[in-house]
Amino acid sequence: MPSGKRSSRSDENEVEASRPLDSGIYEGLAGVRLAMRLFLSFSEAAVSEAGVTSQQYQALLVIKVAPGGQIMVRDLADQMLLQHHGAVQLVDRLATAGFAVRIPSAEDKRSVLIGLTSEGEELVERLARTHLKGMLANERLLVESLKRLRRLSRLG
Amino acid sequence: MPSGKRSSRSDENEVEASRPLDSGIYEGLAGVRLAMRLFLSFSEAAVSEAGVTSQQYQALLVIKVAPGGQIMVRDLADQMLLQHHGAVQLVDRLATAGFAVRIPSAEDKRSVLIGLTSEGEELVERLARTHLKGMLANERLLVESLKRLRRLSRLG
DNA sequence: GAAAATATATCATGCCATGATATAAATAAA
DNA sequence: TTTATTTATATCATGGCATGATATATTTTC
Repeated sequence: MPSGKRSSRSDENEVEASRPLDSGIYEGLAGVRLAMRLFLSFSEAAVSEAGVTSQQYQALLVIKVAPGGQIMVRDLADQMLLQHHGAVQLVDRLATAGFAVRIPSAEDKRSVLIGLTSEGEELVERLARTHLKGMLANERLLVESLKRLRRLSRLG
Repeated sequence: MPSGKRSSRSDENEVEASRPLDSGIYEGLAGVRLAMRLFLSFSEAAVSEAGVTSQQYQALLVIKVAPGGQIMVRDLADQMLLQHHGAVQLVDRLATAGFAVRIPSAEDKRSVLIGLTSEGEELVERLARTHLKGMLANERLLVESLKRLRRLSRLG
């Protein structure tokens, strides 16, 4: 891990295009991604054991948190940074699995509200319960790798 | 965002199975995932513009960082938390795209070393350069959501 | 030399995510 | 009111991602 302050009076937060990158940058960038995967790995294991994927679990969480426990496909997509049709398919799979249901909206006949079935409710609660501690086990590493990245960016 | 300290003399770090979960937990769990997606979203955009996916870029980073700039499929898989055959396919796609090459190992005839082509080298350097600042823009949010999760876990 | 472990690879399968496109309903404009 | 636009949902085709099951060749161990 080479460090050593540079003479750099230059831009501070700028990465110069000419100078070769500090090799620590590559390690930092790779490290953050690894840390994120590690952070999520506990979750993925727990979740897949329960028969859903990470994305599906996140969708269940978003639905659970939505006001009234129901959410439009459009809003689900927004809150998961998906395209609408990505969310459609996600809901398809959740509905097929019996964790979510489509409820046609009365007010706006275009809209469909997504809600949790009792199985969905039960699942998301059970998973949330067992999740916290397991995920936090790798949280420190993630925070550290983020800090490291920030430090590297200051070096330019 | 309900908070309000509980009377909890109980376990501190334990989530009781009986009491309904603080609804903030669901929001915290959903929030971390959203923050991670946001954190990566800059990267995904930059990367896909360059014609590779997030995973492929990460693989390029891992190869770049490996001693000698070469890595065995097995080790690539380990460092990306993949199965070997997942890594095989990833390398297939990188090789097809012209960013990586397979080099049969001389010592161990079972092994194949993966290296970057000059296009791969050029790509990973260019991406790394433009990445840091963009990703760090959402870093604060991610760290905050992690802290929040930790706080919630202490509430039990 | 036989058995076990290691390294890579292929096949089939299913989820994830996008682009392109379509349909129906609500809203705005003419 | 008719037309045009926007909004919400959905389908189809495509390709990357990731796993389980399985196969082959090489190395190592006994």
